[in-house]
Amino acid sequence: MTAKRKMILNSALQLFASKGFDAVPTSLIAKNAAVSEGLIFRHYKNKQGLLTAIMEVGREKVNEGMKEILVLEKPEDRITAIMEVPFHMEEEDYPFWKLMYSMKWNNEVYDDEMSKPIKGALIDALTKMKYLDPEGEADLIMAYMDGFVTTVILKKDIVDKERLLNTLRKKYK
Amino acid sequence: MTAKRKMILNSALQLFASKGFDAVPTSLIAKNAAVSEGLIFRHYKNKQGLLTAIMEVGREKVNEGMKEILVLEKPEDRITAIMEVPFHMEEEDYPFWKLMYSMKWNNEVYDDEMSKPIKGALIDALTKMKYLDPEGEADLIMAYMDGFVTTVILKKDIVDKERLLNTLRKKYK
Amino acid sequence: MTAKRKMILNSALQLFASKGFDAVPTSLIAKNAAVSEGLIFRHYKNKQGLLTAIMEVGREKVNEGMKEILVLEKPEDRITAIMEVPFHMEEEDYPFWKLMYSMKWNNEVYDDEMSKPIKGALIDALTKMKYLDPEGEADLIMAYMDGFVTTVILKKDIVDKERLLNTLRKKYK
Amino acid sequence: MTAKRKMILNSALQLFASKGFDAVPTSLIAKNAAVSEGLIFRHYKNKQGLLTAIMEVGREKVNEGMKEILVLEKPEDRITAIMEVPFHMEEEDYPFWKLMYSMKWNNEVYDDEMSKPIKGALIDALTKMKYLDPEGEADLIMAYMDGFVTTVILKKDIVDKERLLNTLRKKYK
DNA sequence: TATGAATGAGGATTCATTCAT
DNA sequence: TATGAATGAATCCTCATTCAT
Repeated sequence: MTAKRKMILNSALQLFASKGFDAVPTSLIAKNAAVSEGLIFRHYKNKQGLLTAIMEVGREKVNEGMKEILVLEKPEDRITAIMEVPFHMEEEDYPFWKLMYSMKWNNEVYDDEMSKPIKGALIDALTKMKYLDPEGEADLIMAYMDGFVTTVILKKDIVDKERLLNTLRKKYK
Repeated sequence: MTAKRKMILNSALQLFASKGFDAVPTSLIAKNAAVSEGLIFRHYKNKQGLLTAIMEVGREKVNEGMKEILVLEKPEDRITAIMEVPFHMEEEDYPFWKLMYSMKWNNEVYDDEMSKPIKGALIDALTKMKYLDPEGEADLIMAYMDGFVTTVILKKDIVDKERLLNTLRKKYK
Repeated sequence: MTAKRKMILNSALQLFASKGFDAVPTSLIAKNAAVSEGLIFRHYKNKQGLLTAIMEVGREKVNEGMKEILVLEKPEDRITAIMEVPFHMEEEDYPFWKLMYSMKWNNEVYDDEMSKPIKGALIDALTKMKYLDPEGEADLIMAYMDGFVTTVILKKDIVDKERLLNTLRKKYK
Repeated sequence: MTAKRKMILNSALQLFASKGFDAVPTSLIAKNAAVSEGLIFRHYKNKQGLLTAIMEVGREKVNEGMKEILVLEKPEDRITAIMEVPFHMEEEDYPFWKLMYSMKWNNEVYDDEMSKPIKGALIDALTKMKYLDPEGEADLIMAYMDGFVTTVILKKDIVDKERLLNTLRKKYK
């Protein structure tokens, strides 16, 4: 991937994340990437293709991170690790996550794909722990997680992430 | 408010909620409202003004709902009531909430205004209950709530709201 | 003519004169006349018709003024009177004249109609005074007049009308 | 300046001059320039910006022409030269001048800028010629000039420019 | 007469995308 | 690969005009 291509991808990510896909003109992406507008369309089929490429990069990163978690043997550890994911996201990945969630809220149909394996891992662990309703429990944890992501990313200037995590830990200890 | 005006407001709400503000042309709003496009701008200064009007209507409804909760005397009842708000939203209000959250994710700066009184009510109740860190606890509950709203609205075809609520209730009982 | 009708006419005149016919929306005319927009079209066929009505009123006033001049017996007096017309326009008629000239400059073909009788009167007087080229002289005076109108109306805050007139008088005395 | 850009500028000038700025849709400008409407806005910020660009080009031409006149040593020559400017305008510049004057008549406040240096040059020359009231004389000449421009441009099919000039010359010889 | 809601054609402007270089 | 001129469809919005009351 050339430097300019990378610039485009990153510029688009930042802008999509902060304003939303539909509110960002390709001209602005080009400008912020210090690149001609035409170049975007040499590298990507169209604006949508650019978004897809961004999501692809993100998805790989996420899978990468997931591997580390799925390696954990003890179900308790795994669940804890999953539940705390929102608190351990790297700040440089916030734009990706913001974009990700922004897309969810702007679509007519909800796209499961990325959360499915996580939910699967949860059910798996909860089952091992003999929970009566592993799926229900998993859904609750997933819901918590959505809330944590929302808080950590959107309210990062308002809510103290560390304190929130500590309060949370005291609960399920 | 005339019938057509109401149609515009509602048509816009549905569309903004399902596709996102920036993805909805005023021509489509007009079409769905069975109204001429020009009429939109006779009633609202511009597209943004239409959005503002929608939010205003929603805000009033929310305040209305809040009053019922703040009336509860026992802190425990009040907290429970607040935390369960996402589960008791009326389905006809989903579009408003979806729009509300979609806006949050698409803005560069987070807008507190609507959640502040809720957080205040929580802190108040938690203080009465002698919690050591009422604000931390409040933030956690607020985070939960964001997660519940996200789940109830976005995953309404995937996750069973009632089961989720039951699972939740078992936890804090 | 009803009061409201008069208001419309006057409001339109003021606005047309200050911004130009094409730059003035009927909505603004209505607003400035404290009248509903629909009323304009009850009284006048359309925007153009409103303009026509304004011009008609003006034309009558002009003809009125001309009569006083054409009554002058001595050719010298008549010429002087004509040439000084721009300096004796009443200030309340400035908007009409401004509109009049603005229309001239915005049209593809020049409309003679109003100036013809004046030019005729000039030629008549100049002929009596045995000028060799009465039409040429008349055209020159007409040109002067256009210049005086332009100056008196457009530069009314910059050029002192009285001093200008005095300077002029010294010339042809 | 690319060919198409020049076409836009020229097309706009012709149209603005003949119908007036507000009466000309950008679509027509584009059509007459055999160019897409969008191109106008890639080259000029907006319709107003296009007008400004036209005026800028004109202003330069005017300054160019003024230089030749200010070079004249003898005050009499200079005054004569200035006063005759309207008669020596090139026909291809008529649209610019028409637009220029049309703008003056359509604005609420009169814009001096372009005439100031001319008036200055006049006062200077008249002072050297020991006129008692150089500014008054200058204003009169400026008024004449406005009249000549008006006549030469608006009445070009009605009044014979050469004859008018001759008649004028006989006066101040 | 008078209002003001409503229309729809048209206006300026934006934007994703293409193309020649 | 990279540019930047160019396009044309679409977008938001305005405006003259009509119509029901």
